[in-house]
Amino acid sequence: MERNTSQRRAIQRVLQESARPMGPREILEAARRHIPGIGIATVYRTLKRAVEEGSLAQVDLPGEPPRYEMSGRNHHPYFRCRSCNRVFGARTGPKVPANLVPPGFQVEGHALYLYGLCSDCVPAAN
Amino acid sequence: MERNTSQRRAIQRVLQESARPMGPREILEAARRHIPGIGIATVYRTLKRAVEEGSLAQVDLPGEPPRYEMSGRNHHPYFRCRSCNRVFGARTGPKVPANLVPPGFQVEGHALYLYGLCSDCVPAAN
DNA sequence: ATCTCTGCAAATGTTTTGCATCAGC
DNA sequence: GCTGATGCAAAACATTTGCAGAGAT
Repeated sequence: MERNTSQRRAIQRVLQESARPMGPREILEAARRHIPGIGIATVYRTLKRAVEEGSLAQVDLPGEPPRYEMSGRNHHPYFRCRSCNRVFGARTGPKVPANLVPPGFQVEGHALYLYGLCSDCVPAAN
Repeated sequence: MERNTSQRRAIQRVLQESARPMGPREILEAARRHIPGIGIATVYRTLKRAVEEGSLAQVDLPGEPPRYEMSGRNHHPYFRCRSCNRVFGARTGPKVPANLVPPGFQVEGHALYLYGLCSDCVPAAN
């Protein structure tokens, strides 16, 4: 049976309090503020389990290592800031593309990513 | 000055003859059919250089290691077959999404990926 | 002859795994 | 007290790099 350890609570709390998906290293460092001794292997193991079990969602962007967020926050499309590299959920209706893919191909789904500047990084604003 | 070695010719030829972007390992194995002794380090070095120099394009899909193709073939969107995992260029007009991203954000670009079954993998067809 | 490129092996960075110990139940 | 979870260190992978020798110009 699944055990409720302080490490898992710490990781869950970190992601609960984060407004955006985070990477394993980032999660480790944040979790260490609650549990200084926590190890990276535990973070990886916990993330993997939580994704399989469905409580966390893995967020993959092209050319980027995976990030993680609470499921239910799973946004689509995601927006990546070219300045700070942080990733945010965007919540835009996907507007599915025309099926003008190669003949004989069957489209079942799609993913859309946006790039630009987040509000913190827009130059003459904010 | 840049040298025209048999290894580079082999790698270029492999990608020239390929209808889809390929990964480093895949490229190595294909190139070995022309030059048995070629090493993986040479493949990585050659790909990196060619991308910087612009003759090859790096194709990144979410959660996937990079693939490479001749530039000019750079398709967008890309289509990935969920059965054989191969990636194909799709050549669909992007139909840019509405700018309903979070307020204060500046969208500069986007990327779209399609998933489904390629013509080789569609069940009762072909 | 020069100087870049290559192959090998070692280094790096990231993720996974084995194992003895720890701690939740 | 069981048994799953943890931390550490080692292993596994993918990619990069140092270096001496090979090959292109």
